Amino acid sequence: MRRMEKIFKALGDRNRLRILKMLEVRPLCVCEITRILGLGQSSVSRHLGILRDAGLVIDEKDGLWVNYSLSADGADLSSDLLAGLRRWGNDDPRIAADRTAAGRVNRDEICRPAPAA
Amino acid sequence: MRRMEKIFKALGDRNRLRILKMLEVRPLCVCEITRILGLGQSSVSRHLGILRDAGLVIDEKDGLWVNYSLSADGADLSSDLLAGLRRWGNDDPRIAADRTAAGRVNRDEICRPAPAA
DNA sequence: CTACTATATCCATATATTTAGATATATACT
DNA sequence: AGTATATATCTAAATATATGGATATAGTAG
Repeated sequence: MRRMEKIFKALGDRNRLRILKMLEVRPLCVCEITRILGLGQSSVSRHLGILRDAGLVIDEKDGLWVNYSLSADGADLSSDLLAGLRRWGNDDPRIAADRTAAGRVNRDEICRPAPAA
Repeated sequence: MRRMEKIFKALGDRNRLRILKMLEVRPLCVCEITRILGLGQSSVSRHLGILRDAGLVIDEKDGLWVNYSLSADGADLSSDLLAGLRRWGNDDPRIAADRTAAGRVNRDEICRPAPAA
C-alpha cells in the first residue's frame, strides 16, 4: 500500500504530470524540463526525484547532464499507469504545448551560454 | 489536466485507497467504512466526497444511509484506473484485513444501538 | 411534533507539500 | 591547478491537506 500511495502521490501534481507527458515525446535533461515548465531548477530537480523514487522515471548521467526518461520496468503498477497515461491528457492544450516544446527544445541553446559568437 | 490531477490526488492517500479496495468487495455505507478505518466520521465523509468528486465512487441514498460503490462509468480515466487497481495491492495485509472486514461488517449491528433486547 | 440517527459541513489545528534561494557536488574545459 | 556549468540538497516560507470536534441537515420512528 505504501508503494501504491507513493506512485499515486507522485502522479497527483500537475507539474509532474506535465513532465511525464513530455517524456513520452523523448528523454529530457533537467535544464530542458526547467525551461519548459518555467519553475525553479531546484523545484524541478525535486519533482524528478519524486518521480524517480516512485519508479516512474529513470535517470542516466551523460557528462554534466542527467537525462530522464520514462521507466519501462515491465509488469508493475507504475508500468500499467504509464501505459494508461499515454492515452489520457492528449487533448489538453497545455500538455500539447509542452510536448511540442519538448520536441523542439535544444539543451545546447538553452543551458550553455552563447559561445561568444 | 485538472481532471487527471484530481483523480491521482484522490488516489494518493492510503485511507482512500483502503476505501476503494474495500468497495471492490461490496458497497458500504459511511458508518461501516468509518468502523473499519477507525477514523472520525467527518474525516471519512470528507474522503468519500473527494473520491466522489474525482468520479471514482458513486453514492446512493437508502433512507438514512448513503451507500457508496465503485463508479462504473465506462471509457474514462477513472474507470481505467479502477480496473487497474483491482490487480494491485491484494497482497497487502492491511488491505486484505479491510476486505475481510468489509465482507463481514453489518450496519445494523454497528450503527444502530442495540434495540433494547 | 419530538426524539433519535446517519451523514455532511464548518472550524481549528497538525502535518505535508510545493516552491525558490543559497549552497554543495560532480563534471568539463583551459 | 582554476573557472564554469548542470544537477542535487538544504533551508525557510507559503500553500495545501488530513483530522476530529461541533454543528447542520435529512431521514426514521414513536
